Amino acid sequence: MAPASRAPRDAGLLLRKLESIADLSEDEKQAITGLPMTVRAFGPDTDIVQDGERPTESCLVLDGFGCGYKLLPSGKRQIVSVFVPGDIPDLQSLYLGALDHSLGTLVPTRAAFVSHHSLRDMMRHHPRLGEILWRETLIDAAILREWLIGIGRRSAHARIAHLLCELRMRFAAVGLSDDRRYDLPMTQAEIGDALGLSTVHVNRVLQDLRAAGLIVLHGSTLTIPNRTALEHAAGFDAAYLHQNNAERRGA
Amino acid sequence: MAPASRAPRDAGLLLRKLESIADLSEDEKQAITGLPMTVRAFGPDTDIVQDGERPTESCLVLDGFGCGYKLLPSGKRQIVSVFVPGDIPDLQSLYLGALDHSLGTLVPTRAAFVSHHSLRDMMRHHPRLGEILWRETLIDAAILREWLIGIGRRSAHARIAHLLCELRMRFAAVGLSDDRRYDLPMTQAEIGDALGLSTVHVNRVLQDLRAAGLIVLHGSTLTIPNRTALEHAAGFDAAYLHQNNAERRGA
DNA sequence: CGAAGGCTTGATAGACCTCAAACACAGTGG
DNA sequence: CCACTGTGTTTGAGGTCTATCAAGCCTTCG
Repeated sequence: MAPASRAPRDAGLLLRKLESIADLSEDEKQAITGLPMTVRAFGPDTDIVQDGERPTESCLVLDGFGCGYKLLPSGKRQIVSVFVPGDIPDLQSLYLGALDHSLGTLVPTRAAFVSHHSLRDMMRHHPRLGEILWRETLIDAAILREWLIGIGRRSAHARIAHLLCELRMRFAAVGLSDDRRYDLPMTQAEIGDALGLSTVHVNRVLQDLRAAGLIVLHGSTLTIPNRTALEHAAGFDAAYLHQNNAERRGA
Repeated sequence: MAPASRAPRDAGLLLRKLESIADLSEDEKQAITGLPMTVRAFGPDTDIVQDGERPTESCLVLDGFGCGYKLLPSGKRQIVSVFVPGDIPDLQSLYLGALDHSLGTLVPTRAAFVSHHSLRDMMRHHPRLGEILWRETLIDAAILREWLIGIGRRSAHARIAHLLCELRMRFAAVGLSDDRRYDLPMTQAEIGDALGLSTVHVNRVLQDLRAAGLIVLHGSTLTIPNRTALEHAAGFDAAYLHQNNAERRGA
């Protein structure tokens, strides 16, 4: 790892992310590329920060895939969020003190860490960047709401289809998927932990979806032959991702 | 309704709310009490703002009780949040454009509306107030996570007990409950919509909880004879409400 | 007094879980 | 090269939680 040499490139990812939300001035861009970052690499199934910790820095995911989760006394696990490259999964620690859940990788992942101090400093001088980060946390909450709706009121079939649609969309936004294919980075057990289902049931529902021709699964490569059909089965409406602002404005 | 005469008192509630999070300077207090607000009253089961709207103002709940919810094509409803006096349920619209769910009352409710413009203006001059509001939205997200965990991995009994614990805590924070008693403002159907359960099952579980002596329900008055017992049954840990900062700091 | 909404009860069905075991595949080491 | 291990997937059987349908009851309120 050579953090120093990587920092500029990594800030570029953050830059691209924030620019997809709003246009940035030169000043603001420089403030971002000037942020002191250190890159750390994590193996698969490794905690990045743990429930109860009080982090003094937040991280930007550079590559890989991971999730936020909480372990219950019963030993069960609930995954409450997933993060893809470009996401900033623990922004909440900036203002909330102790973390109320853990953050861990699911596959090997690299992340760039920025101290809360630097972030606060940046936002003090560039309030609009603060607003953009705030907006990020609001989108995370919107995704959370959609998950809640799914677990509360959708069938297992729709829930799984919905997750697959969401992942496709989020991967596509960072160039990790075309319209119909991506690498599914979760095991069936992990899908179950995210959707409140047992591994066995996830397996059976996936088989149903395959039999219905809604998905094709070769190894970890997921193909969606008919996107509309899958989204229909899922009751998927991408509005909650609040993702299209850049395109809508014609970027 | 005489908005003009009510405004000062209503700003007081907001003031108390924000002061429970952080100490405020005289300047900041004046900025808050100076916010132009208009008060509106709503009957029970009335929408305040609807899914898809683009509000230009946010509201502060003065009294009453309501929820955020979304209707599914199937006709089912999922309640994704509840709000009590002092809450600011649609702060997200400040930065997220179109609302991705509806906000409605469950009982008669009064709310004070402040334009996004005024809020942005206030935050521009008092960045720390913006941080406090940001923090509010982060707490809402933390509550959402806990709901997700409940619906995903807790039994119906624990889920219902958990909701009752959360409501007790949140009502107590605004003086609407002592340690053991409060007015439950939700019907059994609404509890079901919040927790992803059918009305019938909610009814049966409530009977179980009563039979177990964990709760006493006379009309809409809920009494909790043994708080520890109920919280244990619920797997309730209040940390996620991030509510104790004021007390911890000795306020 | 009738109507409406909420609560309660019974019966039945289905979605999903748990337990248990077998299978497939990749990586490891002898 | 081949057992060997570990992780992930698949299958089967049985059980339970929770939903659905349908009806009756109670309280409130006009």
